[in-house]
Amino acid sequence: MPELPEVEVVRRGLADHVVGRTVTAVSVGHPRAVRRHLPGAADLCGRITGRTVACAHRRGKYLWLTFADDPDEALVVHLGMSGQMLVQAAGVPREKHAHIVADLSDGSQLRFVDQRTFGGWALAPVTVVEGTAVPVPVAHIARDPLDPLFDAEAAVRAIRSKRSEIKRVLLDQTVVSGLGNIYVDESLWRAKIHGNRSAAGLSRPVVRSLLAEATAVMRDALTAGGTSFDALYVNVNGQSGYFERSLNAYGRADEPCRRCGAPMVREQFMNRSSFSCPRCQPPPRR
DNA sequence: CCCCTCTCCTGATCGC
DNA sequence: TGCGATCAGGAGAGGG
Repeated sequence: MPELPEVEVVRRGLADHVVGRTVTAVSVGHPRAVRRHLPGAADLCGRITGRTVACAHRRGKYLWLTFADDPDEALVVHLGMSGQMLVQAAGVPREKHAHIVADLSDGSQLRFVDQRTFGGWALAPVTVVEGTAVPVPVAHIARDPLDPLFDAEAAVRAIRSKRSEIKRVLLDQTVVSGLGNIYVDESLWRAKIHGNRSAAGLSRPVVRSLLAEATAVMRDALTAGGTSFDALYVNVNGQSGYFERSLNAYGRADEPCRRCGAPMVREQFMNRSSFSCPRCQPPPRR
């Protein structure tokens, strides 16, 4: 389940193995993978073919490639739940869920593989938001904590302005981007905050420390190469991440809290699983 | 405008 | 052995 660290690992892989190559052909095997490109698959293939990749960008969980001939258009990639960007030799058998395959000028192929088809590719114009060029589909996404221009105090204000539970707010990509269910639970555990507490009810110092923990957990995960739970997530070369051994909250129901030893609990929240320590992270009174 | 629920999808796993 | 139910969750549409 790719969140910011995993997506950044993919971006680096694209920077190393795709930037500088020219797309010589593209084929789309599953129309759902390009559903956000409204003019359709043929249009997307036609407009990418012949172009040279200039740069690989990321904000939060969104990736985009820009091309050497036109900085005002980008290929926006979202990995969704299970998307992979694989660079393979052309002779390697096509994966079962390889929905888009782009032939590159060095003889390799860039393949978009996505079992659950929540992700996809789309071409979009680039616009400028707060001094930074981003594709239009990314314009509403907030800066992530690893962005050099991330404004932590502005993020603290944005979080505390929400009349909703803190976990819901952290998952809202328009407030702070990059966090998904796993790293939100890890951040809340590190900061000793229950996800059902009101965002507006948290003090400024508490929200500051929560943001600092979120930043730290994502940096740590990035250092370790991204989290992986199964073969659904692999980086651009097909290598799995290995950060899962370091998780303190996610997936640890009934196991002892690594801080206090109390059995961790699993609760349902927003139709998803939440993991927390009942002692370190007391739930709010209702 | 803000908040929240629902829906899309496939494969692994479990109980009967 | 087979089959239906359940679970995994990012993000946008649409409802209140």
